[in-house]
Amino acid sequence: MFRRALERLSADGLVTIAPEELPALVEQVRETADPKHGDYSGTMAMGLAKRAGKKPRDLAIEIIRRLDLADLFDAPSEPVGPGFINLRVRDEALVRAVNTAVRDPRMGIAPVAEPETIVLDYSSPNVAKPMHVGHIRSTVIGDALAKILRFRGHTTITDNHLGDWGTQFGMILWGWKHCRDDDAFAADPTAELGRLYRLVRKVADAKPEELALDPKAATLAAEHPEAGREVLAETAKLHEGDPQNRALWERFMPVCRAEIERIYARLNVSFDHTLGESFYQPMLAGVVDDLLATGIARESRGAIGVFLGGEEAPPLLIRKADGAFLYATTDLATIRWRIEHWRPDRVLYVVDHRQSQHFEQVFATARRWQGDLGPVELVHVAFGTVLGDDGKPFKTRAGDTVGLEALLDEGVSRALGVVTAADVERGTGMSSEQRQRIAEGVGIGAIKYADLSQNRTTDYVFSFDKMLQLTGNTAAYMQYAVARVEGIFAKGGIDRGQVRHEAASGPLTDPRERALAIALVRFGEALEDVEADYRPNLLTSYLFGVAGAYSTFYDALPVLRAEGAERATRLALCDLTGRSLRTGLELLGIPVPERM
RNA sequence: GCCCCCGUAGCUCAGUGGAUAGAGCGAUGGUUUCCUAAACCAUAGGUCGCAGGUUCGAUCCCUGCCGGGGGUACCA
Repeated sequence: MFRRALERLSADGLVTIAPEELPALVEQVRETADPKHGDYSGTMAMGLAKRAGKKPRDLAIEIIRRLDLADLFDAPSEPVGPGFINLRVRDEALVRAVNTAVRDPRMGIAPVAEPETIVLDYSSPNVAKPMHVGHIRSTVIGDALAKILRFRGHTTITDNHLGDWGTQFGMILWGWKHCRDDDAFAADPTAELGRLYRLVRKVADAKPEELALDPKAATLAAEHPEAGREVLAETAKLHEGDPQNRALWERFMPVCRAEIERIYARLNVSFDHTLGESFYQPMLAGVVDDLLATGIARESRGAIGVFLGGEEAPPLLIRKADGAFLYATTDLATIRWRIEHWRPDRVLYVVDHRQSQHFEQVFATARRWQGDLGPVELVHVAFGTVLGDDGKPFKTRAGDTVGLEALLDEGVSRALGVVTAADVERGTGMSSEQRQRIAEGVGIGAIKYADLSQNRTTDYVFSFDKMLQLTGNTAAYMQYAVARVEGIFAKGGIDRGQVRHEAASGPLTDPRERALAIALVRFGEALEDVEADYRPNLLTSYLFGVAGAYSTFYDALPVLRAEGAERATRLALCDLTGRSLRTGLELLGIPVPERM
């Protein structure tokens, strides 16, 4: 619309606009911040005025004259302020859009025109370590992105690239050989392996300030001053195929897997594939040979690395002087394997931003190495670190990170308290199973939402209370809005199929109806924005806007007690709100209870 | 040293080359004969780290500085 107006403007000789400039100029049409300026606003007149040798206002008038608004927008009478062209969606057009959405199972959201195959690599915990609050970001963000991209129409392949072959196993092996507790392992193997990992990590790191807080670790560290080196040796032996270490690894793996699977089940997160580092282990030697043969890598100081930035920049090492491979080697092998087997257009790595340099190097190496395998886009979807109150990466005072399960338990337990209180107060008579099920959805949802609603690129300060909050901008707010929608249909004995068939007959008489309708028809835009920058928080803030518009609407306007066209319109808005919020929450991996 | 990220309300964080910079929590006041008050409405609270520059317009882009964090050859 604006595009054609600008083309005509150029054709009419008022200002010369090159075709390649058009997209950027059309981008200058955006949603208004304040409804009093209409729904959309174009600002290009101000920027073009100088070139046109006209006043911005006059140029805006020329643009308005050339706008072909069809029947979508009310005609703007004249520019506002220095040259804003403000457009208001015509009520009839808005009602039409709402009705299209109401009648469509996808709520009027068209799938992408050119679907791609997208591999998503997320969660990827080190299985020997207990999962802690820092692991939740990758898991939750990756799961949400996968669901959103799939809904958009892409083919997605999710892969949990487990850390099951690294130094952390060396730590457990060393711990097993030096300080295991057989009874504890028999009773609870997971807990014992977790204990060994935490203990040995301290011993191997041998940081005085940590040892000062842990006498047991201090004693061991004193007895084994070479522990750090010995841990690496255990790792190397595992990699070389040492029978004893290999047997222990085989024994530990199921235990570690069971541990993380329990948490995934709780989070309702699953993967199409779980190909850990160990899966690629047989290919690593080949990767190094290949890179050497092609001249991409070379030997240096006994190690083998890829020198991307000349001699000064640190190289990407793919084989250590002792012959062991590194995670860069595995990552390169993984890239090649995925390209060969899955033929993806894009591969997304949802990983902490501290690894951005690593990925830059790996991607650069991969591009050189796999140059003839076609244009695959490798993207590091980085996210910020979870910090403690002190602004440092999150730790408790004892130096151990907070366990993920404890967080989930606390979330559900707090939610149960609220559910129970509300049930008692309202006298709705829920069974304890119902309460528990709702609390599970609300509690876990709160934790996921707290992470998803944050801009993924920034670090954030972990707060137990904030993470588990159930009022304000939280998952519970959206879940509650859905429950109120469901409440209306249940109470009124309304057939939703009928509502969708009848749809809205308009007009939108109340500004609160209009605000809700405008919000609802923008769902597709929100999902588009999420994909553009891989930012789920754009969806959470969209949903918060919808739920807020609905809460205002709900509070002020009766639905069941309304009559005729008004009632039909409001029911349609309720139906669409409920489905939009439900779909949105499900795309974020957040459960949606029928009632609360 | 070099590279990357961050600095926005009391706290935690959104946000944008455009109009009066927002939300949640916290604070203060109000709303329930009415579809779920986990809600709604209102008020207070800001030198968008500092200084220059580009621009019709900068919190946003550029440069410098200050402050915080991260990475930086054989951990992942």
